[in-house]
Amino acid sequence: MEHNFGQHSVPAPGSFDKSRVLNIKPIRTLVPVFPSPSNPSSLSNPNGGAPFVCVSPSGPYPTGVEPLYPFFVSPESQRLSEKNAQTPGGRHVPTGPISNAVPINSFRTPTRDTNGDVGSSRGKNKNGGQFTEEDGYVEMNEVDADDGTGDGSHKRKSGRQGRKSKGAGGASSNANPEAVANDIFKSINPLVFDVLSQPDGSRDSVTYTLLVYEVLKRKLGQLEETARDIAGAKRPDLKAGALMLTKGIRANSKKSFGAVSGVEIGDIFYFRIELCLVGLHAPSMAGIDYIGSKISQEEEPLAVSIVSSGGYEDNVEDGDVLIYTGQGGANKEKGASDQKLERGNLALEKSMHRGNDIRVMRGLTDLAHPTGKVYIYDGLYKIQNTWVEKAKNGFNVFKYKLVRCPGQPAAYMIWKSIQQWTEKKAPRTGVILPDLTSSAEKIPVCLVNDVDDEKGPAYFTYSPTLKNLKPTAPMESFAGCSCIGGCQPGNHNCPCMQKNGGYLSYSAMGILADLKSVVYECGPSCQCPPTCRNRVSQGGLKIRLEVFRTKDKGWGLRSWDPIRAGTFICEYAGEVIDNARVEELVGENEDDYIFDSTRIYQQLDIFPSDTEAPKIPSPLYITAKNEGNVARFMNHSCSPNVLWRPVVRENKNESDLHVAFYAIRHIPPMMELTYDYGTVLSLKAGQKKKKCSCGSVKCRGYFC
DNA sequence: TTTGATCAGCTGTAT
DNA sequence: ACAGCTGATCAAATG
Repeated sequence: MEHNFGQHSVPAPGSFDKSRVLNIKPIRTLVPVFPSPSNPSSLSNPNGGAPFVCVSPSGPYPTGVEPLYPFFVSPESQRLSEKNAQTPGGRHVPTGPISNAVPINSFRTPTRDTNGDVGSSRGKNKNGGQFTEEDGYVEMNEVDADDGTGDGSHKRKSGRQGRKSKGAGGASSNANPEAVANDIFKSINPLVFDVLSQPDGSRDSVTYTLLVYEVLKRKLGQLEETARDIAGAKRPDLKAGALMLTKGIRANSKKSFGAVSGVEIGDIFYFRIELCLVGLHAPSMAGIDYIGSKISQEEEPLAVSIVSSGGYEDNVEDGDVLIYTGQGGANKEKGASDQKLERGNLALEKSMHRGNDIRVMRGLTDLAHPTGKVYIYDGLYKIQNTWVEKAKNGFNVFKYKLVRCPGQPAAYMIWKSIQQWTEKKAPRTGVILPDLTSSAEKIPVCLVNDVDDEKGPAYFTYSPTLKNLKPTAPMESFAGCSCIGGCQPGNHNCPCMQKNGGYLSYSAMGILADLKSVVYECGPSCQCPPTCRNRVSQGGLKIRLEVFRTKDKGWGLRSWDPIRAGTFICEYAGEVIDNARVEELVGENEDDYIFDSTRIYQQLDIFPSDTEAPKIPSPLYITAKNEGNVARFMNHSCSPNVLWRPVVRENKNESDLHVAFYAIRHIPPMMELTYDYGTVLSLKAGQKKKKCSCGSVKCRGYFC
């Protein structure tokens, strides 16, 4: 960690160590209490099935329920966290009692309705019978989700945990989003909560938080399409965020200056609420986050972070400088006015004098989806200057000049470089081949080496598709759908959608909606057009990829474009072979490019039911040794950012099974794409384990 | 739309 | 008088 403030920093004699002072704030509101689970009866489900018993800490508690927080810290994990707090040098970092934490002021306590409200609100929603029908679809999907575990532990607890909302006549107490959230939360590996409950965030806590958020948001998005009248489903992103915050599934809930543990410079985000969930920037919309704002007191408000949405950008082409416009002066009803030196503006002003670091998020329009934005965490800046300016509308606005602290890894600069390459203003250095695919793909994939003298990978034929020379008959005959205009959400008659549990596999943006083990796409026997939303993996490459020379892993794959979690990246092309041929190739030591669906792997350790290999109609082996696409260059990692899913395309006459790769999380440009190769159940004759050099903390040491 | 900051008002306790 | 909590209001601008 480069910006290690606090405990270790020794102030120079006579100097005033500001960071030391800035890092500590008095408690202003409720601090979470983490009872030890020493009394097992206090858990409503000892197996960790229901970690979220939500009770107001002040009571009263229903019978059998004791004051519990959403997650607990077991004595073991507490010891673990203390151990983990040892620095590599062996120095012990005191983790400190939890009461030293500075919770974000509005850290909310989970609530639970204890009165008889439940029945009435449900009854209200059920009238008319329409809800019952939708409810049926929810149930169907739950059955599907339960598929992995097989046991009946996922019984839905009909929504008791409605967040009280003012007004709206209780309409928002509709159980569905909460019920969906509870089901997802319940399926989370309990160990995750140990990680999340540690006062100091970690990379894992950030990763887990964002992963749960993704799963929940996409599920709510699916719901919204089929049942638009569900309260809170209009904005699945906000609803998912709100549910996470209420349940305390977040990282770094205390607001602090400087670096945020577990968040790395260059990390990208697609929703403002994500910044809140990981502790980068608390306000869901406002651009300036600050603390301590008692104006009249001697205590000064100080800014901790800003989000530059790019709207005001004053064309400073230097990527290390940002001109930021203050907030306010744009009231919708009262019209425009001068900005005032208060709130965020005042905090920035004070921060300039104090010289504290400001976290900066750069917002850009997402080129893949121009309606959306992508936010880049660009590290720490200092405010160098401020002035007042007349805006175009004639009113005064505050301007702040921020300069990036030196010595930080490039983040926003990478984006600027790529933009230059795209606009041909600057050449990509080290290009060996401008298009590795020889136009076999719709967009070029360049081959780059700016590391050593290697001139390129061994010869192979680029083929964007999967070749199955001996196709077998499908396990069940299927006629396909007849959605002439493309499959539409809510069409209960579409057989392809029914196969996916009543929903479309992909969102309107082409994001994989569900982590279920098999994706059923439309195929040759369907009547929908190639543009159908349920054919995402058939459209070829959409992301600008490059094959590049890694430092120690041969050739690898990465992207010029940012990749949003759930995005389809590519399929594994090559030649389908049978088990006998696999054994032959292994014997000849020619198994480097074999994709083997029967390997055991752990795709997402956050959902225990997901640790098994996906259930595939039949084992699938693909060799890309002589013929293949970009996927053959993707390296293994024990902490991957990409996963694969079996994709079945509807085809009457033959089995049409493919392997498709999707982003697990948001992947910044130029970050290597990796997936977990998994491990074979038993080594074949002549097969040996390959040493892994992924460098991850969780590295297993080998793969094969 | 939601969140977080702020303010006004309330309550019980200490002075 | 004061701390601490609760509910109402406000500002911010997202997707």
